[in-house]
Amino acid sequence: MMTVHEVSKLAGVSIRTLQYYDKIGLLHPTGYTDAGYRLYDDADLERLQHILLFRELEFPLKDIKAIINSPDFDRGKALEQQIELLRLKKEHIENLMNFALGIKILGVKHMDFKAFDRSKLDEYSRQAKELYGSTPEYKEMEEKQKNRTEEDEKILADRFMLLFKEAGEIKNSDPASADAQNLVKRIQDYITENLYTCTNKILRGLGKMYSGGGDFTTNIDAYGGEGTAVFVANAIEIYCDNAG
Amino acid sequence: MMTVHEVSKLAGVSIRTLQYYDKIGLLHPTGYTDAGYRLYDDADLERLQHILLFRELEFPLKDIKAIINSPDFDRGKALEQQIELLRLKKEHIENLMNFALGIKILGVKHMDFKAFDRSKLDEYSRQAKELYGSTPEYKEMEEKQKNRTEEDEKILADRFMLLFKEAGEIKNSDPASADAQNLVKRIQDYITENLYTCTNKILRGLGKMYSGGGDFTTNIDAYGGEGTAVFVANAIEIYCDNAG
DNA sequence: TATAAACTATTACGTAACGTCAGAGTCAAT
DNA sequence: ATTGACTCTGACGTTACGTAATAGTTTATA
Repeated sequence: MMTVHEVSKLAGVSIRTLQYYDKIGLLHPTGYTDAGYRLYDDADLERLQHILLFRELEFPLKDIKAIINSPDFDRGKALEQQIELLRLKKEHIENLMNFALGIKILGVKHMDFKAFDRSKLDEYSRQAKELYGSTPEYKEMEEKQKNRTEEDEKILADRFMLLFKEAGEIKNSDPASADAQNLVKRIQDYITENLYTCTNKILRGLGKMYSGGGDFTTNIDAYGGEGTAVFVANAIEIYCDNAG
Repeated sequence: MMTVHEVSKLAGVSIRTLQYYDKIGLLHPTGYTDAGYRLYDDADLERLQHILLFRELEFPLKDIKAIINSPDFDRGKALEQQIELLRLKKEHIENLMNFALGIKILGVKHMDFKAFDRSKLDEYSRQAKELYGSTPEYKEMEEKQKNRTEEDEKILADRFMLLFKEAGEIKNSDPASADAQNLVKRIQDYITENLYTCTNKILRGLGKMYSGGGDFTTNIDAYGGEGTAVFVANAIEIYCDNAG
């Protein structure tokens, strides 16, 4: 059980924000002390993670609340949407970068505002919200394909983990070896095909998370045996350096 | 001279926003009709572009006003900062994507909020703001290196344009030729080295802008002769297709 | 030339997501 | 017992607009 102060520090949100989220019913702590002090547990933190992700995507808190409290709220689906939205946001930023380059270097004078267009982004987030406030008919339709996606998801995760199992088998060899490097490429490809374009830079970021000693490390090692995460991280480093 | 309606349509901001920006002195139109209707010219639109860029970067309007109205406001420098900030924002989003992947696929359970950390971004934008509200001493120091950067900038732009001059010379050859493809690579490298990491995806976006028929096209053709922009755009397409 | 249709202006009020006090109770340690 | 650190709950302020409401303006058409 954590106090507001601790959660605030850990998650990087202000105490006032936590109090506010409690007030509007977005994130109630699991308990209160006799004096009325808020006490948060791990499940609350998990909720907070989702809230913050949606917040980064500029969802109004009201909508976030509706989504998270929805009876058919599905973590996996939500994360998928979030990833897709992040992808769109990244694209938006890339457009802006090109736009800025245009007026800086090429001296574009006549007025072009296409780069500021957010319709794609807004369209998708509108859809994401609709999913959770929908009519019974719509829900039924959704329900059917939900099972499909749920299964798909398991398969998705399992196949990803298989890659780490493979890594475990060669974790004592050279991370620069052809086998290891090939595995890295397959990890990258797998992410790109199933989730989002995994550039070398992103891959490098992933590598750091793997070897960081946190839960990533633990989970990967659970599949491949101790040292797997660090081994993969090393292989990724080498891979990215060479691709450089 | 454009009316509010026209500017609103073109730039994708609401009329109310334009009226508001006028009211708070962020963007006064150059003129008014006898009836008090706002009239905007191209310079106003240019200002609006900068405003929108800063707004995308989450600068408060007050700060944007201070920056834009500053006597030592420097378009080029501002754009450079904006690009750097966009780069940081992109990185931030990539971190979030990896984070989302972590909890989705790897089942990271224990709580990690590092991905939400905005300190780097905030730090840089703080610095950017400081530049324009700084003490005389600081300003003097800045002034000295301003000349340097101003010169650098000219050189930067000139060298970039030289690439298009080169493109002009081969614009009647095959865009898939080794020469053309090599030129594309040099354009990409130039941007990456001097401005921001220009991935193939970004490059593809640039290509589209080049051939879009707008000012990009005009400006490039001014350096390489008619058809240069489209030629480069074609070469970029081929280049990116081959790179996968 | 009258008059509708479309545009614009200003004023006023509403909203979202907090930040910032202010006043008061709580807890841990000295 | 008191100090310092922490927490609570209002109440009000703020930013960047959206949303009417009311009124004047311009353009097109009958």
